[in-house]
Amino acid sequence: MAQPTVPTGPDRGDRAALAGDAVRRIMHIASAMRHYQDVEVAELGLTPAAARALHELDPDRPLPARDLAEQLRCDRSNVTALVDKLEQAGLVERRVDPTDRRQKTLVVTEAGRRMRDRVHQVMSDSRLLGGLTTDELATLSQLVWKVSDGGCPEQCGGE
Amino acid sequence: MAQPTVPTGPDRGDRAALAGDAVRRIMHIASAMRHYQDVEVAELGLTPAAARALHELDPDRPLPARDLAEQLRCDRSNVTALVDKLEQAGLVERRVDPTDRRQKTLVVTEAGRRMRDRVHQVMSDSRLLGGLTTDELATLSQLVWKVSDGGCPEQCGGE
DNA sequence: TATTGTTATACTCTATAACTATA
DNA sequence: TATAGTTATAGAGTATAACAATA
Repeated sequence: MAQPTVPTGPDRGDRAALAGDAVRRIMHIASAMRHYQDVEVAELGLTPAAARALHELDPDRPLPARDLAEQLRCDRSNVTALVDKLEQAGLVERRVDPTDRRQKTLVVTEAGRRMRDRVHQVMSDSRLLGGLTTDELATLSQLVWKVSDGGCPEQCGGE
Repeated sequence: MAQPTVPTGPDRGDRAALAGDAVRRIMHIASAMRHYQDVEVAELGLTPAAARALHELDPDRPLPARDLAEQLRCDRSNVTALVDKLEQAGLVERRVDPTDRRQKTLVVTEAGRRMRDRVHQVMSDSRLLGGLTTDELATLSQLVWKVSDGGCPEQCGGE
């Protein structure tokens, strides 16, 4: 309660309460972060979903649309409109896979690569973590690494 | 790098990279949490937004719709449909404020109070944090407390 | 027959603008 | 005139189902 780093913390000792509180605050922080990201990404001329799609694509490893849908955890049918936007903006190209002509491979263009870098910067905007000391930041980073590595029961691709 | 709790952590020493990595992983974790929450809340018969609205309401302190919109950080116009759903489900009542007949106060019903408790449980579901030790959980909790307390430049209501 | 991408469709969420009834 | 809630509307995100081309 009166610890130096935490002005008004949750009740220690009850793991469930502690975890629940952490979850709600993580969601709160993430919501604020998303808010910022959406605004900044709009300034780049992208909708949030299109930006996330571009961000998921690896410029050095073209991907079939099917896999992008999987990475975005959404239905294939949605990827069509998303890639339409990115293609119209000259950021991505669709190429028919010669091996399997059903598949269309998504290739990030040069402009797409530059835009993706900018999107990556936005997605990494850490202004909300500015109140942490570098040590605290390192600790937080370690903990979220551990959570995203091991804590996902089902589908958790990991970057 | 080879610390016991972190198998493959980010590059230490560069604060910006550390922070960016933490942000992206927080977003990733939050996305997975939201996914779970949306599914569980749907099983309660609520849409995600309606559940969040009910969750924001304090059963012991009725609120004008205006303030709910502010807490949800969305436009007033959206609150109408949200409260319509909650009222239809018998979870919330609208009462005209006698002091200012323009205002409608949102009162959580008895059924609403029970449903809100269940929503709160869902919103506190910490299965994704299951991989952390209790000590790590306490540390994480302290850190997210610190972030959500101090790290919000603008509108950050806090619970 | 199964799969990839697409289309059509519907529902939800959210913002803007115009309206009403109060103040 | 200003404000609270509402309505109408539009854009974005996402899911389901049906379809064409390909395997």
